[in-house]
Amino acid sequence: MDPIDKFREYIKEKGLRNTPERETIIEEIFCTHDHFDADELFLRLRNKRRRISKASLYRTIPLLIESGLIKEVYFENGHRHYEQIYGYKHHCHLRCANCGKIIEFADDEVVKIQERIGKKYGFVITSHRFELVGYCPQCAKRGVGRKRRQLFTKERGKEAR
Amino acid sequence: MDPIDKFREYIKEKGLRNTPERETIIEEIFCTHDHFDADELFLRLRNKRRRISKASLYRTIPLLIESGLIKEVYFENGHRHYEQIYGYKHHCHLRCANCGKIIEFADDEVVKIQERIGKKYGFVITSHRFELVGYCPQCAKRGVGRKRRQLFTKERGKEAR
DNA sequence: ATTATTATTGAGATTCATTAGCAATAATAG
DNA sequence: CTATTATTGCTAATGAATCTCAATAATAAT
Repeated sequence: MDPIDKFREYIKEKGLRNTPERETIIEEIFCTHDHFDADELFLRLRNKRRRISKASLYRTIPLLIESGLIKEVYFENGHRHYEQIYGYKHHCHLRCANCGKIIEFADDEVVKIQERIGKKYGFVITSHRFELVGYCPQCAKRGVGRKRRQLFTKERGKEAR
Repeated sequence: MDPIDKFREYIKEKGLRNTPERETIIEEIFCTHDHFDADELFLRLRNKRRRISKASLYRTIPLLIESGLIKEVYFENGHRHYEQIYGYKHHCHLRCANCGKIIEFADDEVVKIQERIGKKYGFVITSHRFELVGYCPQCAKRGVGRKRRQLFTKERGKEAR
């Protein structure tokens, strides 16, 4: 099923109303598999002359999460980052602490741990977040991270663009 | 070694200066094993008549992270949450999406996955974050989460206090 | 299709966590 | 003890995310 249809289903079930703005947002998110944040998404839309207000964008995000189209993947540089999950098999992230490169991986053991721990503590587990952080082959080779890494330093103004 | 001594070591190594404010902050953090956020910590200090400015507190947090005393555990309700890691064995978190209860658990498989994935992609892995989210026995029994869960709704004003 | 109801939009104001600027203070080296 | 300069505390600034409110538009009912 199309993400937009999936969303329509959710909207109907909840007694909400669908709008072109919301569908435009979904289209934009699903035209690539990249991770995104609110501001990036806003700019992507604006570059395509689709003027959606930031308020609407922020208001739509929780709906997309609840309908199972996207999820929040991590919080970094002072804001939330999301990725689509609808239509993609579940995966975890491996991230380079130096260059920011992200690799998606899947490992069957993760689910087994989840089941084991859930049973042990009597929890009904609905989701997990597993992120590995380290240095990618290139950055590790250059010896980055041995000396000084930048923690907590909010980079200003999206240099790489 | 005492957390404060550990911090002094770090300060010396970095050529920084130690201050009573910083030691007061460390003392307060390590007098209990509770998770905390910046504002909670500020209030705990104020209740004990230790007046540290918020600016200093925020400036100290990255130092505590870099020196290995604490780490950021999750981002929720619009702000960061931390926990001490120095002197405690590594663990992961199991969190109830309804009541917020947090259980710390350890599972040997987590490290094995980390090693396996690191080797597979040539990464030097330095840390991981593994969080399971679901419903605790009590909340699951009451059927919470089947109907409507509150996502993204920032609760105002720390009700439970 | 027309109308009534009310969810949604957009623009701007607001909130709140976090950071930055600056003058005064105090930690360290010499 | 003095000089250097990191650190503090205050306040202002920033920026993500939320809220307000009047105007608009999606749906249901006619």
